[in-house]
Amino acid sequence: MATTETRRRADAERNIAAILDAALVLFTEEPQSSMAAIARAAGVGRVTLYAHFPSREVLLEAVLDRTIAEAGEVIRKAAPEEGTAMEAFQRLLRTSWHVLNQHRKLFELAQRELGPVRLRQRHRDVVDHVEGLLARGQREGLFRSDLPMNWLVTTVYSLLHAAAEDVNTGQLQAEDAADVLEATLLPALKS
Amino acid sequence: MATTETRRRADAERNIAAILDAALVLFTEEPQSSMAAIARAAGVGRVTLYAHFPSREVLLEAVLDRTIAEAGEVIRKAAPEEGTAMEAFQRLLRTSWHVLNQHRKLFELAQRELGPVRLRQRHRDVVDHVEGLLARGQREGLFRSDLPMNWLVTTVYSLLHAAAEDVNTGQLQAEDAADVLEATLLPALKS
DNA sequence: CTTAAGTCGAACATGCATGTTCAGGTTAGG
DNA sequence: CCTAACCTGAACATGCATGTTCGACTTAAG
Repeated sequence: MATTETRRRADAERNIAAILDAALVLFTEEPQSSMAAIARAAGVGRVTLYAHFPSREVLLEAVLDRTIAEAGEVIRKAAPEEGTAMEAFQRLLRTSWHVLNQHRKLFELAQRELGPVRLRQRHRDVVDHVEGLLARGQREGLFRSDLPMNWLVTTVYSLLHAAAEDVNTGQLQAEDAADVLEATLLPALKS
Repeated sequence: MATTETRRRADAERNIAAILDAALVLFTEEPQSSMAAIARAAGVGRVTLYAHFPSREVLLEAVLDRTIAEAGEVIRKAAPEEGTAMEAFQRLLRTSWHVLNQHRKLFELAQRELGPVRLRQRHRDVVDHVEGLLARGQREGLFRSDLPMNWLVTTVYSLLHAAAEDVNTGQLQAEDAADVLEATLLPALKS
């Protein structure tokens, strides 16, 4: 953050931000938006877009990274490690859901365009947070220890995303999701 | 099944089958396979493909219908409705996760290309099977009734998919999958 | 004020997929 | 064996998105 390799003009910086903003919106609203559409929405020439993001894939990754970083920050602030692992987990679940819910369409796109593997790689620190919490819960004797830790994380992760998908398709009300998730996950996880 | 509108030559019938076979494989392995690739894989001219399936969309629907029908048959045969809902459900779990794993990419594709609504319409009877079993479990007082039925179904399917994915990436042993799934799902579903 | 960084539209170059048409070659089936 | 159904490659017509290049215009920043 301190040393920027090539000194960028404030101008360029502004445009990059505008592009990322626009791309986030467009990717979310209309996943197959073209680069042209994104440039237009950002109030920027198509050439300028390519100057900053050499390909659609790079742009998507940038949007995703920025979004996940922000989300991680929100989660860390809203769901501290206080109390038992169970309590902390419940808080984590609710804030995670809230954040994921806002960006569920973006994740859907990323899953399809980048593949599940790379998507999950970019989640790494958020996922680690969950894993740490589950491990603490096991040490406290609150969470089960008879299944692989990886699987427990997968369970949480995949049900979160499943809930997002159900909301997308109108099968689940967004405001019910957190309760439903908690009611499903706690019995599945606790010892 | 009895009356074929236009009498088709055995020739054509064979090609149609070959196309559906090839399309299933290609759609599963590489979802964005072109019509040309599918024709090539089926050992058929591109024109012939279009003669039988006027558009990519029609072809995808045909493949989907056929696959779902076969999968439904397999599941129904291997997991009859005998015993308590709990027992039947356990059988269902053990027989169906492997089948679903093989076709999950196809479903993913269909969801994106056909939309979630039409996809759900087309595998209505398979979903109904699970749903019926869960409903029976509720009537028998074995499964919880405090969550939307749709969500219970989603929970089952998404964890099935997640297990398949974990097996694919080597995080979970294939022979453990059924046990792990059962150990996770039963606490989440039972009352 | 100067200049280098940045931006712009327009045009161009590909590449790729979807469909369609045609004229001739095969094959099934009665 | 005859004919209609069927298959075929090749060529064509579009359309669309991705990138790239160019020359000219703006603007930030020292």
